[in-house]
Amino acid sequence: MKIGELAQTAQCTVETVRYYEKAGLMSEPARTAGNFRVYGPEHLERLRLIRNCRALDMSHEEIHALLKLAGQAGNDCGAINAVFDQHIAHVDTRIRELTQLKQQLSTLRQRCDNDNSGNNRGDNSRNNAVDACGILQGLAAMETGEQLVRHTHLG
Amino acid sequence: MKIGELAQTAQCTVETVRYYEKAGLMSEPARTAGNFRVYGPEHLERLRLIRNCRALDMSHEEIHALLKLAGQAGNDCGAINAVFDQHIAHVDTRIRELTQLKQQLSTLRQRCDNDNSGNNRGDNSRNNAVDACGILQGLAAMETGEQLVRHTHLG
DNA sequence: TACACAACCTGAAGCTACTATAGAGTCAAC
DNA sequence: GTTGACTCTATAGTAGCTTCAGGTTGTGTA
Repeated sequence: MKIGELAQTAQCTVETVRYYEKAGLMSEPARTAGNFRVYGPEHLERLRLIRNCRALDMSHEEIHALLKLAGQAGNDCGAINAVFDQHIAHVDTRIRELTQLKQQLSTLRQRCDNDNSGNNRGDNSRNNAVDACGILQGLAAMETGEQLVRHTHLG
Repeated sequence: MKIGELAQTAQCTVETVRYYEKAGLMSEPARTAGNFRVYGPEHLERLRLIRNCRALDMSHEEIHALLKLAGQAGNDCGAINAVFDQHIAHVDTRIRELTQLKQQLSTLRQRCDNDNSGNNRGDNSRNNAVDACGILQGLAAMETGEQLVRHTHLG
């Protein structure tokens, strides 16, 4: 089959397939006399695997490692499990980070409503003036420092 | 103060500060006769605010909106709350996505141990051969399709 | 005054995982 | 022979920086 059919079957774009080839995840296929790429079922299987890994948010590096290990038929799958476990750990880390983040954000957000409920209008249906905004004040006062280091490839 | 001191005080690199200037988040500061950037306390305050927003994983676009709104002293802070609420929603979405992901990953991971426990060694302390690996089989069999669309700016 | 060295400057390239565009070539059907 | 769908390569753009090259400025010491 040609690249269009391959891409459609694997639910991705033609450009993505070509990109995977350049990135070394897909091997270079045979070509027709007119220089069109020709793929067999084994390419489809590999592309499906790659796409599924990506759907699980694995990085190209992780996928590359997995594919390499999968190709070594003699070995047992301990190393594959290790790659997988590490990825699960990444996801876990990121969930914890984001959960903590949400806590911070919610606390900040409440500052605005709380400040606001103390206004002399007797309700909190209206908002503060910008320079009295609890969120902005909170953002200015935060001491976060070096929290911006990425611990995983997950954004 | 010069850029090095500014960066150190705000706990970021000199390059980041210059990048924020080019990105339009920091305004262009005055220069010395020798073309060095000179910053005042107001620049530090703004940089701190930006870094804190980034620590909360806000995008440059969100930060830009926030800074613009913060500069309009006459307005109330309803619009600021809206930007913030939207960002909280982003974080929430991403947490849900990753939680679901982790579920899928854990299920896949168990397939290997389960398959393995059925081997005729009577334990699961050893691993399967690669071509019998439950993870790889699971990855090949998954039907994920179009799950790779990003719903937030959080990776 | 001379020199070393730290800090600064600009501009460009690199990172991830693609997406989009331009401009040209191939192929099947009519 | 011509239309139109498909393919090809190469290049640039996305976010949010980091790194590098090559040059200039400022400061401390001999």
